[in-house]
Amino acid sequence: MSMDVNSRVTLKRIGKQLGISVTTVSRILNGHARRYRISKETEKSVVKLAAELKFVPSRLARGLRLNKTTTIGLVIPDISNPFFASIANGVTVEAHRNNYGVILCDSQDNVDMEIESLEVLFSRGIEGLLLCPVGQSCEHLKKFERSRFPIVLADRYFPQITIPYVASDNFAGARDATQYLIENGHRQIMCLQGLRNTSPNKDRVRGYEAALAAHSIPVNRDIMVGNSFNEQCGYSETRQLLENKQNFTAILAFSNLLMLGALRALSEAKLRIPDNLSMISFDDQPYMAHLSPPMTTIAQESSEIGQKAVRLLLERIQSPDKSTPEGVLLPTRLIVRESVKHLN
Amino acid sequence: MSMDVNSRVTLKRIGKQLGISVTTVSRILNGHARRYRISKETEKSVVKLAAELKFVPSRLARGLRLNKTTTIGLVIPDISNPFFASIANGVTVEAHRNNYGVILCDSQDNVDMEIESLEVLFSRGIEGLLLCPVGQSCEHLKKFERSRFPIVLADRYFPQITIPYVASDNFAGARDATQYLIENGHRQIMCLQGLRNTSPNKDRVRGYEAALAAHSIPVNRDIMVGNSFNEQCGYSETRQLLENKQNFTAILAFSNLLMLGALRALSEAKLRIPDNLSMISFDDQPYMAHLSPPMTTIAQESSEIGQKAVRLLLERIQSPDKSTPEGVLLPTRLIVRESVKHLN
DNA sequence: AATATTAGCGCGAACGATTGAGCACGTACA
DNA sequence: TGTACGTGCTCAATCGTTCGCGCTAATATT
Repeated sequence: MSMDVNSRVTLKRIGKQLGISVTTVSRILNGHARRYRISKETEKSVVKLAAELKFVPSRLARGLRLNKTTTIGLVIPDISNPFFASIANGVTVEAHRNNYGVILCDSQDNVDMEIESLEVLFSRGIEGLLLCPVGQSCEHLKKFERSRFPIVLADRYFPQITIPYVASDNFAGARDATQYLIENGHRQIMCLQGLRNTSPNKDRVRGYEAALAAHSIPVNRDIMVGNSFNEQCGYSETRQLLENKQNFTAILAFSNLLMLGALRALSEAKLRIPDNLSMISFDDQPYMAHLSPPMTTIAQESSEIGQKAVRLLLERIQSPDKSTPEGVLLPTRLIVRESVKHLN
Repeated sequence: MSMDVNSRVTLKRIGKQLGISVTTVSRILNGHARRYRISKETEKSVVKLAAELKFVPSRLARGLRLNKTTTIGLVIPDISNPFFASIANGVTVEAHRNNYGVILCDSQDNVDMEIESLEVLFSRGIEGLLLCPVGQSCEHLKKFERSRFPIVLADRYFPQITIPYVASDNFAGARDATQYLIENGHRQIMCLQGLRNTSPNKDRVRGYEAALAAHSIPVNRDIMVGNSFNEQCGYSETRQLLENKQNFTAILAFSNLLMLGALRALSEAKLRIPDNLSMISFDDQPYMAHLSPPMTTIAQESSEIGQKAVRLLLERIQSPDKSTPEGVLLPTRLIVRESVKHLN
């Protein structure tokens, strides 16, 4: 296994031990024995010794020489968010299936960290980049537009630049959720948003408004609140609307964390779902079925987002000139449970 | 940023453009200008040009030369499990704070994948390894006992080999939980276990039995079930005990997934917590407070496990000879909510 | 004037793997 | 006897960085 740095098994060592050159050893171990007419004997002895010593080639050296590291970089805003953890799961599994390694960076929802992460990843010689951008700005991504460097965005994209992406069909998701609420008699639906300028948020707002429009329900900006996908935002915004005695009968939460925050505010206010208020949340997680009450959700195929993104990325790595589809949207699914009350 | 492989900015390029040798450039950019008495002028011009060209040194080349990659490997059984995601979060953040990168491998709860991951990581020249072992076997880890290679285990450890580890005080956690149940009048407590031969499981069983013993309650093996930390196990084991009409008034679930599985079985059986059955689960997550009912849990400091493990690992990397503490146990905390009923 | 010191920088090898070019030997054929 | 070819391997350069050693020229010391 050659874990001990000083005792690394190298081509040189194998060659010396067998009295042949590294060249020959390298060729044999790369399966080029035939092409370079290396004798069966030599080949056998090399293969045998390499196995005995548990030779594993240094990917550093190989990467330096070949400019191929079989490594991709993954930048995620917060790995402890189950949605992103699930994407990361899809990424690592699919990458591994293709013999690629993954270097993980946590940008901590911070553009500067994201930019720094890119630099670090490049210095490590990644062949491609999988980025779940934080989302406020894409200035630092502009250079990838014209570049041939393989990059794929996941979850969020930027309409103003053309970089391939994989995301959920957030428009449809929000539209379906809103539609479902409307069908159940709701007309005043609190729209609990995440970071405003991000594509998931904008698309979901569009979906929300489209559903309202389809039923001729006027948009009420007073109940469209929030500006971050985290729990704190869900809590404070819900609490504020409650204190302001705003009129609404349902909440559409744009993330699982927003939902949890809202739930906290509601339980503090002694309000119960669905009796006093109905709710639908984005992101489905195993626990959603066991909340009080079981939560109706818009499920995203988060693991598939990761997998699909890796596949796109590897395609671009293998043939950088073949044009890749600009964007891929994966379907969302409305999972009906018991958090929506039918208003007569 | 030098992302485009062919257009990489190298020392050579800077040197050529300035008419000086790479050596000098390297020294200046590594802050050794003074030590090697390089003139202020030269230094300035190099720094200026490097900044203009956005020079970022190749960590591949540096790693190859120095045998220092500033990279650690992280192997996790399942990144989509929030407990491990949280550890990973601690790891990436703490590693980044120390200028280290993290290569992530998902062993998918599979020893063979774990072994393969180790090989891949070593071939990438990691300086240290952070492993959340799958846990059934540690044969492949024996070689690290005598080796000077820095390795730290997280979450699980092996009594039969001496490798430093960071884990929760699972004994105390299970003991406290059981004790709390007993104090609330429970004497027949279902022990819903994870993978039997792992240290967390064994320690928790010991804690469970210790609490029973302290109250002179006999151990009932019929209600000590389960052999995997996942949701499916929680579901099927609970369901089976229910069908067998086993006598128990409370469940102690050894993981959040086990708890979710149990919850599913209970709701299928139309049993309600805490009215029909009480429950305590290991792992605290943001959603636990909003379950039906709010779940009493044993919280682990999962992110801190990751952080602490990285700190230990870096210490060992920096001074491989200094003896490190063999094991670190982080405290658990009983978080009382509403899933335990006080019997009469 | 001869020698010592200092400033300022370069040479060349090394890390480990890959690769095109080419060398030495044997055999076969004209 | 000369040459053409096949076999089986080695040489040396390369990727980008680092580092021990040492070089040259200018200034200082005796």
